[in-house]
Amino acid sequence: MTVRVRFAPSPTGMFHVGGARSALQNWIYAKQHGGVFVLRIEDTDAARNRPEWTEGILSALDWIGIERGSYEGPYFQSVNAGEHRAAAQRLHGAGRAYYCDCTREAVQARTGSTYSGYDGFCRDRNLPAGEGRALRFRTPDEGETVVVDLIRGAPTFENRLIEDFVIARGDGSPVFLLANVVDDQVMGITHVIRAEEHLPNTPKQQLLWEALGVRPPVWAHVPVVVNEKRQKLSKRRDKVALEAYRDDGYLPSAMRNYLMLLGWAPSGNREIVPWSVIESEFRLAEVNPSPAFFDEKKLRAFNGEYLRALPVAEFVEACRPWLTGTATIPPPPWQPAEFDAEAFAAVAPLAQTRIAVLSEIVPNVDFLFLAFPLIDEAAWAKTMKEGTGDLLDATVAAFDGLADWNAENLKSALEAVGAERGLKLGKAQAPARVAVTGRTVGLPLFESLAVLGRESTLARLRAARVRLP
RNA sequence: GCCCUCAUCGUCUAGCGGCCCAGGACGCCGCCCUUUCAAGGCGGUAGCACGGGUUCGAAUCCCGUUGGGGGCACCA
Repeated sequence: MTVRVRFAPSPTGMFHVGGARSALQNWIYAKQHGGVFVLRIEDTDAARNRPEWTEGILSALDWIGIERGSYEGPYFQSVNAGEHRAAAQRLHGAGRAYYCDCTREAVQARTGSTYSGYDGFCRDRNLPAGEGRALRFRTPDEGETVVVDLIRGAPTFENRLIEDFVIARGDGSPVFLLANVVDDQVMGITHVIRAEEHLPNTPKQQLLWEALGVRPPVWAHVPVVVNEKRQKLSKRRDKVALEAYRDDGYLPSAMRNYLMLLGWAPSGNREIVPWSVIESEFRLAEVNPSPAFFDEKKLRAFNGEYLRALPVAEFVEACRPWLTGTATIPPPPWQPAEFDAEAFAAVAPLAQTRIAVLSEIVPNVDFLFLAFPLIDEAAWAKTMKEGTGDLLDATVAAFDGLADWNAENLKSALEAVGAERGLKLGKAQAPARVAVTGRTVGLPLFESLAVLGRESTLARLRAARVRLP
């Protein structure tokens, strides 16, 4: 039997981090078993699906490295509408489903205030099909439904507690539950790996599989990803769009590595490992059944490590979108013509150990490309105290007299200026740093000044001197 | 309300009856290095939810309690 694993995102514009993890797990599982990974978009109504949503899902899959061609699809649930209806009719013909004209209010009125499912009012009324009559699946009154789950063992559900649920609406259109099962059967799906939130629906689906005369698939319900309050990540509350992380400057390699560690760990006290190790060591059955918190701090730390591991040339290349701006990444504060690729390359190795996400490159290097630095007023107030005028004057004089403008000379010049005033280099460099970069922290100063150049450096120091009381 | 499910440091996890007075990572806190900030090095902080069993022996097995999460649509 060929393994066919089905992944099913919802048809919405953005792609969830939870979805990304699930996609990765599905993909690996299929690979490990020489099977096929199938992508199917969960829409029962083609009209409400928008092409750009699908494109969003696909580009997110591209980004985390599930290359197109390594999976089947995307298929759309709605293309099988004919089979869905036929299946509904088969179930009705076999007496496994019946028509019902109860409204929600009517059921509520009969069962009392606490709703506990449909009461079976129409079970034996033998209503013929008709406009406004929904088709309900007749659930067994006895026995139990055992869901065989790779991660959870065998959750068991009492059949009598499962209500007669709707499989087709009053207008004859199929409902998700049925459509989903029929599609899985049509596509020969053998494994369904999805989030834990679907577990309570699984016995219903499994009953449908059996009623349709097909052996159910193997299920695997992975735990949900939660926020700091331990609630399932929500698009409204939480930052969950994969695209947002991409635009902040997270590396796809770091993201996928981190995602796979939610609920699982590779052998040997390791966390940051090559993707090949994850692919060969990952075992779906070993996934921890309890929910995992999506910890952005740890993701950041991972990303920092991945960034530092990059060869400098690749790091420079990776920074480019934030240096120029793209459709989804805001442009930097300088004009495109002001950007100097050579200067950036010179300073890139210094920045590489100082940023954790790529977007942070901008405030580290903006002083190089702006005619005048963006002055952080808090930094100014903190650094430019009385007495700094003299220090700046001396710094200008010392720098101005330099024959060779390089980091080494700049450093010893300022060291000498500081020494005359009983200041350590750490203190002596502070005003110059604020004057030139506008900030109190940043890349190593002398190397930065060497790249910035004599003229610009001196102009900024003098401008700062004028601002001083 | 009903059903399902989960439970090791703050967080992600290792552990699958003795190797554990519980190991790693992130975070946090020190120290070292140092031109700021990082990076790096060294060290530290902190946990088996609770109560019963089973067993010579339990973080590991069983039961219960408590707490958390999810699901209960003519949505997907």
